[in-house]
Amino acid sequence: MAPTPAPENSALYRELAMRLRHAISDGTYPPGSRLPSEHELAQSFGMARSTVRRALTILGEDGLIASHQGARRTVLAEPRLQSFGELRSFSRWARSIGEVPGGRVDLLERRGASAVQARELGLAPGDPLVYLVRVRMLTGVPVMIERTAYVERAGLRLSFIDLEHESISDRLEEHGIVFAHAEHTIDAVNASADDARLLEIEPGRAILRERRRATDPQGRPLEWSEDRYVGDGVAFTIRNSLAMSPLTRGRAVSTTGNPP
Amino acid sequence: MAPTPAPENSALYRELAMRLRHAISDGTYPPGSRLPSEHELAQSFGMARSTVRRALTILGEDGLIASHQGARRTVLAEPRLQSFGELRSFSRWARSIGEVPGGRVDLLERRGASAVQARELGLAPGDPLVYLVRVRMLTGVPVMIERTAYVERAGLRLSFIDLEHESISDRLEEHGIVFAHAEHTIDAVNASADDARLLEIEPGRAILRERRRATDPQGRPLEWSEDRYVGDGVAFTIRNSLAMSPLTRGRAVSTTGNPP
DNA sequence: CAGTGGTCTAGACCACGGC
DNA sequence: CCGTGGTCTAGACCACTGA
Repeated sequence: MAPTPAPENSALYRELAMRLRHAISDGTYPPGSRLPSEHELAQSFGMARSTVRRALTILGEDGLIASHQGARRTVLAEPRLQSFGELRSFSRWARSIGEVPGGRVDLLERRGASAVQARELGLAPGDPLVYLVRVRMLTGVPVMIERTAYVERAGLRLSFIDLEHESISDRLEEHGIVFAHAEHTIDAVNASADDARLLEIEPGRAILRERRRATDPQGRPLEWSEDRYVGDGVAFTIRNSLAMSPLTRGRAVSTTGNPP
Repeated sequence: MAPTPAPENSALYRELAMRLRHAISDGTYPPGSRLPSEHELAQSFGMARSTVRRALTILGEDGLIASHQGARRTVLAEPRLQSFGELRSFSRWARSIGEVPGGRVDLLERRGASAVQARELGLAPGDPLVYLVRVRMLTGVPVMIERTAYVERAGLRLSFIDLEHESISDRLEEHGIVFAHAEHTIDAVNASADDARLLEIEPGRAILRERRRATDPQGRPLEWSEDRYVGDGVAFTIRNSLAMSPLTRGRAVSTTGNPP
């Protein structure tokens, strides 16, 4: 019995989920093997079965294990750590893969909301917002153009941030602005002349476009962004299962949302 | 109290989740409004609080509601129905949006696994598999090229299916072959001459590429597919939240996986 | 402060798996 | 057949919200 190392942040089921995740990474339960039964886990960790189940549910949602009535759970894959924060924040993501995040501000201004921006942020057209265009780099190589509209509440803090080197997400969270939900729409477009110049590629090259609306924990919109990635530099990965599929395929109706 | 309409397929919490979903769609709880408390729901539906919570958890995972300790849950968005089956199966998806799915078989043969296919399907290079190339259409308009490698167990059934009109997924499930987990990788590439010919577009146009590995409930690989969508015809959407993010951003290392 | 969601327990019954 | 996971209940305590 290892002495509980970090009783710091809480929740028994999170603790157990974390331990099991580690146990899968470090080869205790390699892919293809079977996990101990719920009863055994409950016994050895001294918690109720329902608490164990809750931990196991998390691993299932991450696509790490499969379960079938009557048989023990099977390990499917090794965990890929990537938190919500790493997904929303380019800086955090870059650091997590061992790259140095960089950014060059192309434009930062207070302006009136366009029709699309107003709709996505729940504002009226013309309402003030903060618009930021940045070229993002991995260790010096440009890989993405980010065009983001922030609601004023969040955007006005940007003036105090070193946009070329600091993480906007980190600094905004220090000011109590927390990104909690996001909806991403992903499609492909050809690089415009503008895109090509900023990303240092030939016009027409395939671009992976991500449009993203992020809200605070109460569901109030905080930002609406259109990010354009160099097509062969970055990919998105989704795991899903019968019981749960956050990924949706839809028709690309609006080719709107282009930067004004 | 509406008389329980369909007691057919079971699970109280699913039932309740479905009802709440409908209640959100039909305006009973519009976005921005607050849901009844867990206690009230438990009371009025005659179930335990934990069962109610389980139903609410599902809506939360779908990004429909937000919750915070101490306050009632907030409705964030209207549901977009799309099941796992609709995501994996082009036919089901097409029908769900009111289009007529179509397909033209370009190639169907038994062949040996390439290095990539072998790795993704857990086979040895050269092991037999079934390879299928189809152009998929929505009401006559080609929108996607599908290049799929099936493990023999699944692929051999294909001979008995009318590939131009029937749904492979539907027919395979009738034979007890169930797709339960999938991992999708999405990036952007330029259309090759081949792509352009099959999709009736100009070469070089941006293509949304989805590479997908699907497994059965036990985690055994069933298919590995590379699908290429016309860039401006289709988009993928993901919702995620702080607690749960199945979407991952990664570097596109392997530009492998091209059709042999 | 009362109400609400977040966590956890202890136990029950069932359907299915595999020996 | 027993062990397993899937579902459900009844109740407990706590941390936080909001009037």
